[in-house]
Amino acid sequence: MESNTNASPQLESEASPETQTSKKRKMVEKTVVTVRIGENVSKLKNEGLPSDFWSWRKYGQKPIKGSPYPRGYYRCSTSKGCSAKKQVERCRTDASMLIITYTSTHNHPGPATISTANSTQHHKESETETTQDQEQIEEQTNDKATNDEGTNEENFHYLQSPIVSCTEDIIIDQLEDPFKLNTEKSQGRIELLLEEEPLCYAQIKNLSASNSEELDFFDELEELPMSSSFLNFTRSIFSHERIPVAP
DNA sequence: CGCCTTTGACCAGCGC
DNA sequence: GCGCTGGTCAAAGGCG
Repeated sequence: MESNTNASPQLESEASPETQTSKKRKMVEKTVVTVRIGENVSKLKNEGLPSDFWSWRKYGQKPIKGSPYPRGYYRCSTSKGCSAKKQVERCRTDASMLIITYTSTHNHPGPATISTANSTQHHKESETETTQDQEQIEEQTNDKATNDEGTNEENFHYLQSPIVSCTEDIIIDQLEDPFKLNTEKSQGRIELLLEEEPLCYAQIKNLSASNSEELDFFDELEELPMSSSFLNFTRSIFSHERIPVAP
């Protein structure tokens, strides 16, 4: 159902994000990431929600049709005026997968930005927290490599957004062979992917516009602020699927 | 005391 | 136009 990516039915059937006509539910920047949670759930806040560098305040929770798990609505509480939000829900087919949808972006530097900015060991701060996560991610990727028709198939559903046509091959690439992360080519591409903050609508538009401009597109994105903290966050916690979703 | 979570109510978009 | 659903608000209570 549409609830997973929170994409409207129109979106799923319409490759052009320009079809956004309504005010409230559509014109929103969203980035969907999936997070594998596991035995370390108990160590994480919010029912296994990985703690990132911002503090989030829950402002709502709703049962989602078609999913046995409710969706939680969080708002950034690091800064008062920050409009960043995220929605957290569990994958209905795999309770160990969290689907986090980021909406809007932080309009303030993240707490980790400072420490990562003046440190070349950009993982240092989150290392203690995420070491086990990383181990688990390795497990996940291993899992995906060996379970392509299992959970991977389900994950694949989340990658079906028509908007991510050009990143899709990257993601699928990872899914098919996560160990390609070690190759120069894939590493570069994935790092480009991960180094970005959530994609905005216009960026997604560019993204779907041209595969050949993929790298240029990401290069442009690198100019955006606060990517480093998000990079650390995604690198250390998230599994490799990262799906920019236009509203 | 301040911040957070929980939860029911309300509002608005969307499909039929 | 109506009903369903998703998203947000706000009050109440809990915790450090």
